[in-house]
Amino acid sequence: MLQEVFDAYSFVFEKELLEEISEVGILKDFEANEKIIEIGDSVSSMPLLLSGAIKILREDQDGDELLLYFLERGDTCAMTLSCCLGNTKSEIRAVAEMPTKLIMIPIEKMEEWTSKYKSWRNYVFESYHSRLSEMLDTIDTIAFLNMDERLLKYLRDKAKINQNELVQITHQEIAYDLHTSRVVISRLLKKLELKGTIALNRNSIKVIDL
Amino acid sequence: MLQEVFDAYSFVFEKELLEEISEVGILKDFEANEKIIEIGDSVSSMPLLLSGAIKILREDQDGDELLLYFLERGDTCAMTLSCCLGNTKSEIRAVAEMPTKLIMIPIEKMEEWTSKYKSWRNYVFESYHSRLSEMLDTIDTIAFLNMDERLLKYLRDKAKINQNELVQITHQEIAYDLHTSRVVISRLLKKLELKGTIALNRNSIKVIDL
DNA sequence: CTATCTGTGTAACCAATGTTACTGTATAAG
DNA sequence: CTTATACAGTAACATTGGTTACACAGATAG
Repeated sequence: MLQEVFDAYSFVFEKELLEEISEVGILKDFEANEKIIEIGDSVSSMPLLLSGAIKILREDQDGDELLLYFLERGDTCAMTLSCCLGNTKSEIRAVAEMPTKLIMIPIEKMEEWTSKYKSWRNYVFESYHSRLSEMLDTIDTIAFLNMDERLLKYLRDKAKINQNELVQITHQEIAYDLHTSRVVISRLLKKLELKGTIALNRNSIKVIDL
Repeated sequence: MLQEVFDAYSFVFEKELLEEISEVGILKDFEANEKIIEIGDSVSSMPLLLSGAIKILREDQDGDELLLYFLERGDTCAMTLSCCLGNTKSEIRAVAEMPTKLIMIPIEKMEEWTSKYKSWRNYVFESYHSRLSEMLDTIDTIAFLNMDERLLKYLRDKAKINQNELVQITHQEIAYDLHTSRVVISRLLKKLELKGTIALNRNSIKVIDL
């Protein structure tokens, strides 16, 4: 059995299933900022996160982006799950947030394991549940918050995911994720700095007030 | 077996499961605009839509609303599905869009049928998939569209759900669903009328350009 | 019929956000 | 060192959407 699979999933799956995952799964490594899947790509396997983190993005016709949520160790991509039901094109883009290790499960196993392992069924249901909750949270954020609050939430999430209060990012990248312009972000960041919530530097932002 | 269950679900479930649903399910009727479930209510059964339509709403701390999506015959509430996994409080409000008939399934049956019926498993997966897609669509709408486009989309959805190009509604009600103010809606509706896309009347809007 | 209430139209103004343009500065490339 | 590039700061302005205030008309209650 692969050590990484055991580390990330031993609390979720029984030994037999962990063995199967280790056998049929294909390990994949991604560097930070490497693209994992693109909108419109066809999906033939389902990723389980072993380590690292990935961000899930949505894009409109004009190429405008929006960050939906992050996935971490122990998570899977519910969008990919959905693809096992016929619709096999990805609705989202996934990008590695940091060096990330995945294990890819052929989708044929989905059906088989769903009948065979109760723990697998529960995991799939819980994944759907988590993703729905995160989507709901995303909707709350963009519908009910102003840009300054969204920005602060973004920085906090980012700091948490990277386990580092110093967020390495440019204003332009933030602007892409929040679907706004660089100027707007610079303006709001400056306000937050004046309030003492953050400290600004070239290519990095330190989140002070958690 | 109940006729309504057969009508709405005979293409989805085998006869045996239809029988079980008819036996253990509790029929409920709702008038138009009647509240079906409120945010924070605990969920002890899962609704299957037999006829009519319901709208699903999200609310923030200040009581501001936002329409998420509509459910129709053959649909179920994925949020409720999620509740079978421990989190038993509703995250959303559901309101009958028209006279609506539901059959409520005790959540204990969920687990049982998931093991027993493949068609049930598929239905549950497909429901999650549909809801995720709809949430994604909702996010696209609020993130990428301006209010005039959102308004037009809203009117078209409404006309479709009610199978009537004459939408019976006030500007204030639209404003609640789209999380904006009545004045903004009146202003934009007038513009759409001038373009010939809709015709305005007291308490109703006719969608002309489909 | 008259008074009241509800729904709609509209102007004037304000706040938030998006856009354009230009500046300066740190870093990288030559 | 010099030049080019990427990043950030900021002013000025445009646009969208939210707020307040008031007028008016259709519906309804008395």
